Amino acid sequence: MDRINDEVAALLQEYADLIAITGGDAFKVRVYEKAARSVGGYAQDITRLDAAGLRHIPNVGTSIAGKIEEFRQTGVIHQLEELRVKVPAGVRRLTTIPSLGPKKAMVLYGELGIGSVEALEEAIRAGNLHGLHGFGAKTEENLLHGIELMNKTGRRVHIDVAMGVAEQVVAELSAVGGCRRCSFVGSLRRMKDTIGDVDVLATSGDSAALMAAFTGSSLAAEVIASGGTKSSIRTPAGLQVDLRVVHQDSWGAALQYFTGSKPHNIHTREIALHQKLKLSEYGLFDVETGERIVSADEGEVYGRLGLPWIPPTLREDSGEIEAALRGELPVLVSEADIRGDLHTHTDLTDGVAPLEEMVAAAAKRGYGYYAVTDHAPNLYMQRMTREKALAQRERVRRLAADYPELRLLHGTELNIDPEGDVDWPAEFLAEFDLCLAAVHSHFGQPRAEMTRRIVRACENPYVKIIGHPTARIIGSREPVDADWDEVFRACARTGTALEIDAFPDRLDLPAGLVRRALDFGVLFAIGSDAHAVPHLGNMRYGVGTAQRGWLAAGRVINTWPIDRLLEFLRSG
DNA sequence: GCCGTTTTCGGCCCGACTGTTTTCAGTCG
Repeated sequence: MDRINDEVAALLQEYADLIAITGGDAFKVRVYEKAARSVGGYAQDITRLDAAGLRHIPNVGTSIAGKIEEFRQTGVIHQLEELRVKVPAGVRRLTTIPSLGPKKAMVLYGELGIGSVEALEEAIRAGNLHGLHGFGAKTEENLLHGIELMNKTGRRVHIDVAMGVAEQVVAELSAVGGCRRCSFVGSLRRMKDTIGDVDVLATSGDSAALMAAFTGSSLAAEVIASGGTKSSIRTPAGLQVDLRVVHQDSWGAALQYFTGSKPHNIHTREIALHQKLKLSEYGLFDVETGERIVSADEGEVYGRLGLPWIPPTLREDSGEIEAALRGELPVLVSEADIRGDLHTHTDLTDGVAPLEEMVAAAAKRGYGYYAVTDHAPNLYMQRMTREKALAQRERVRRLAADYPELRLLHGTELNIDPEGDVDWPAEFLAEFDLCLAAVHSHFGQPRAEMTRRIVRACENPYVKIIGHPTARIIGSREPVDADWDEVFRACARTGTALEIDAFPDRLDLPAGLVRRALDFGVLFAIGSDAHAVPHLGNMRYGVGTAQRGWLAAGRVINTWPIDRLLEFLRSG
């Protein structure tokens, strides 16, 4: 179950969508969207706020506070219920079809009573859209294509998939004559945990050549749009890639603009307007004279607005601009801060590479320490035993002699059972350098039981890290239901670190929870959960998630020097 | 419907591409 803040945020967003579909005031739509984000990202639980407290949430005034109050007391918002009667849920779903927005959705519903994606497809095929104002042959074709796409590949992709495509596009375009700069931007640069499409920005003396190379790339299974400064393609796997080409002088402003997010951009443009400036992807301009002020790099753009450069991973308009204005932006953990990996596997359990190869790769990454944490016996398919664990420990100890610069730690990834107990007794756990524990089964426990289960694992004096705390698998398994504030309190009290698992389909603890955990004084470990040599490189996605959670290096135990880390691991 | 270093009223980000529109609306990011 979601936190009540998320529940209310979803209702406010739905209300905004329904106002848009019913042709309501566009500014009102924006306010509800902003309020939804503010409530969802608000640190305090809204159940604890009185009416005045609610109005302290940014973008929440008397009217929206009243709706929240009504929801808390009655479980519904009557205006929302009224709109729901007018606009069936299926009509709202229509707007998720690419190229179909609220206006066209309402025409379809109002004129033809089309109230679902399926009904729309039928109507197009039956020719029922002929003669409908604004719906020509090409539009029908696009809608059918959009529906097909949504059914087949409409899902967002994991960040590593998008990164692979982006890096290939950037490499191909960078090699084209005339290309001066080329970079991926958008949600990928912000390191969101899933990516809807890949955005690439370039500057070139010959934009036509760049566009031709792009639309002619082997990655372009389909060309969606093609213009002088903007083109879009779709890869064979169905991922959309957008390329924008700008003049060199606009690079900084364009980088800022296309990195987004949209709410962050709107907010920065509003700040510009207050200073009689206009910010667009082409630069920062004086509104009265039209003169361009700066835009060569992002730092200048932010600087002229009176802001420090804001790291892309923070740009969600979730308080980063206010923090920047107060000079209180966090110094985020970076990949360079990471001194070691504390969650890895070998072919002794479900990894694919032998210990020696994993360690050699870790040394090559320049790590100062490295923990092997193969699975413990209660994950039965892994066939771990005490004897195997002890034999592996001997191998680790012997191997250590070959790596004087790399401190090898022998650890284990324990299983937290439904009661909160773990695989081995205390005296055996005491012999490991590092015990990480995680939920691998019974994901559906009710909130109270799941909370107690994780808290008990924290209370185990040998468990130093809770691995992938929510156990979510992005796109296929929901996070477990727990009272996370209670878990955070337990972590802080017992000195147990929470992992940010860097595997692209996990990214767990998710960024939103990382940020909430900060207030409780929780420590973190960013682990690759590598099961093969290339997975060690996934660390970057864990760092990105940590940054999105506003995390500074000091709170991350695997940025610490080895002595401090060992002290932490040995503390009872 | 919210908000305030110009405002308690009158604003609210900006531009590219597409399709059907004969001058522009809708959608997207």
